[in-house]
Amino acid sequence: YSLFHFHLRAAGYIWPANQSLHKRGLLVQEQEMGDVLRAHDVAATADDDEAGVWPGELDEQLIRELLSDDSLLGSMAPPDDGSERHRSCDTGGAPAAAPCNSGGRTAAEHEPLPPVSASSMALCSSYSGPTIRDIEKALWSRPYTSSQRYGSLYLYGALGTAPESKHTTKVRGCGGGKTPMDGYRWRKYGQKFIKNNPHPRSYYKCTSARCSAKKHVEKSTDDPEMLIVTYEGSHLHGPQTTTLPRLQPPDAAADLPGAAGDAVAGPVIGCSVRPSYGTSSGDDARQEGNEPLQGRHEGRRAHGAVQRVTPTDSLASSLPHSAAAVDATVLSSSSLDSPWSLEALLPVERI
DNA sequence: CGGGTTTGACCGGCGC
DNA sequence: GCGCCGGTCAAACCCG
Repeated sequence: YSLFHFHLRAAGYIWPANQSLHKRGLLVQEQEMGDVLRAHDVAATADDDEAGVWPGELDEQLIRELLSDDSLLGSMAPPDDGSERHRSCDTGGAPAAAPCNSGGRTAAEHEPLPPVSASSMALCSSYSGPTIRDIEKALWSRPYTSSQRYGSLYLYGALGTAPESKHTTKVRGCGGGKTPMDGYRWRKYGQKFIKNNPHPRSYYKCTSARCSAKKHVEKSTDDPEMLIVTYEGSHLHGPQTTTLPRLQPPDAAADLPGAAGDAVAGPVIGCSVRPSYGTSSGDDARQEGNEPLQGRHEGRRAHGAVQRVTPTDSLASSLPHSAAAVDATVLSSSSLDSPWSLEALLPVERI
């Protein structure tokens, strides 16, 4: 995001606000790097339209230019061996790899890289997250309009008019059924076994007052690693990031003092690695092995241990499009030294 | 003590 | 009307 933003600013572009937003009298104002986009309800004027509209052709061209600029991030791109997907959050893989953010890169991917610019190095010296290819693939992974491409969840949230009020995505869990964070805080309010699924479905509400966003998460019957996340409603606020744990590999998070619990300025993305009350909690190891009480809530089905699904999920709630989710999270990510996982970020499958 | 989860109870929609 | 099922409520509980 920082690189994108930097170049957009350098090129004199105004951060895109899609036309529909302007038609609705909304104008996107950019803030300092690292801030999230905010949608402000302002009176629509002709000037607004002229200044803020992001022409589709320009949109396409600019992004292609940026994505094709290998001097920026291209050097970090791993060989496109077609296997870079489905690695980031796999469990039980690559013991030395950070399970949820570094993508479990192979040794080959860490071979000496061609020289890069000083600015790129400065920005990305510790970068081990998704490559420009990842972003490119993510952005083009499924059809959507250019206006949707830059529509952030923030904007949808501000509008309160997500194109779909309810949508389901399928994401890969981050080890042990963990789900990646999405920048929002969720409170679990129920769990229930659903017919024809041995795994319980967990119900979450957004913790923000007056926000009606909800989601429920359940493991796929086919692949327990896959989580079926259904979002309902729209957020009426921005990402709730102030108490989110900084994204770190579990080991690193455990080793770094305060790493998991420290507040961060911007949204973090990826898998939650530490459970914590008072934050957007992740899997809670203390529940491991507990047997759920078999009440009516669980459909009187005797089944295995309670599995708590990370309340912070992989996708931008109220966003029906994976690409929009990428926008919402990647573009609002303020620190490149916190590598994220597109694997964790993207829905693998839209249902 | 605040904020989170757990879980039995409750409710409404739907099919028969 | 009845039963099943999914979704929600709320008291109890947990934890930092």
